[in-house]
Amino acid sequence: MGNRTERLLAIKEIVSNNKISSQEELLGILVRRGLSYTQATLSRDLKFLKVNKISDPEKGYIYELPDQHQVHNNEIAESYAAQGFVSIQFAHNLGVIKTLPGYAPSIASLIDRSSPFEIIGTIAGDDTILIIPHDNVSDKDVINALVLIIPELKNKLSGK
Amino acid sequence: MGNRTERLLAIKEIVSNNKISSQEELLGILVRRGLSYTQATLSRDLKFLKVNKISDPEKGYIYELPDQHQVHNNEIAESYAAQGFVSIQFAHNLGVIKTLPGYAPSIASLIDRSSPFEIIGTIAGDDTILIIPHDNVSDKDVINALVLIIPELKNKLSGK
DNA sequence: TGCCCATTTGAATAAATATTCATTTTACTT
DNA sequence: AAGTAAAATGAATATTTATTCAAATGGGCA
Repeated sequence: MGNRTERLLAIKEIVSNNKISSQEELLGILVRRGLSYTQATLSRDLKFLKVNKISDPEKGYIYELPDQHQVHNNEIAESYAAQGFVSIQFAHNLGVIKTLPGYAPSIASLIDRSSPFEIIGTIAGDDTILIIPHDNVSDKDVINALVLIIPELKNKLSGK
Repeated sequence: MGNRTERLLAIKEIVSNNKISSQEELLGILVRRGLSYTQATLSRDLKFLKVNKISDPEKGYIYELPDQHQVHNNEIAESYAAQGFVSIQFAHNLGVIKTLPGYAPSIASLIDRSSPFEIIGTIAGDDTILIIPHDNVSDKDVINALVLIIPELKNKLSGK
């Protein structure tokens, strides 16, 4: 099981940083990284991650993470979220986001709607959000997932 | 050739109003409408229209028009455009959009970036945009394409 | 009109992706 | 630890989508 998670994380990383136009191509990259498995599993993984296939002027069609899709649909909400974000810290594999007063519910809702697999759920107070990560997912993985949801976040993080 | 255009318009209409998850399914609907042709052509048409396939909770994956995708990416620009839009009229199969002073270039650029096949190109002055439609595309088809780019437009149009 | 070139299309096929079914692995429960 | 149910996986296969290649169609233009 630890391996599946590792694979899913690798897929997200590869798809978000490269223009991948077929499962075979993606499979090749994964194998070269030492993550060796089959097209059948990859097909399932992509469906699980809700990866889309969108038109690209260069490569015809390429895979795209749903978070990116979603996010683009919400530019306003997204920048609002970035504005209210104050900090994030981790303890015992739980994340705690501090926000400006009143911002927590809307930011948490944004995360919930995107529901990356790295995050099982969130609980929001007024200026604090508790992030419950998936097992075997590192703090850094969580942050990467959050950055995909709220790109501006990248500028607000220290040196993580 | 007239038939190809008719088909492309029908595909856009069907895809934007229904959750279509395979070419076979779409083909069935087209055939029922009297537009009879083959999967090979449909595959080409979808590629030409840059139709995406995105994750859907209900049907697994469904087709989505790129205009919708694009547009959502530009919520701010889009509402700005709607705000500046004043009217549209047609003569000799050319469209003339009147805007508030200074708005024409940005609205025209928004249309150009989305470049629906119904519109070959635009020319913008300060408060006027000339729309050059594709052959065999009706005034109404042009308006439908514009509404896909700028949804708020729908409220600003009389009874077209 | 008749010729030529480009575009469009279908049938067949290739390529890509999803699913079935059997097997293995994992995680619980006792 | 053994037993059991659920989840994950691969191999084979089915399904879906893209492409090849040949034929048909549609404009220009002499």
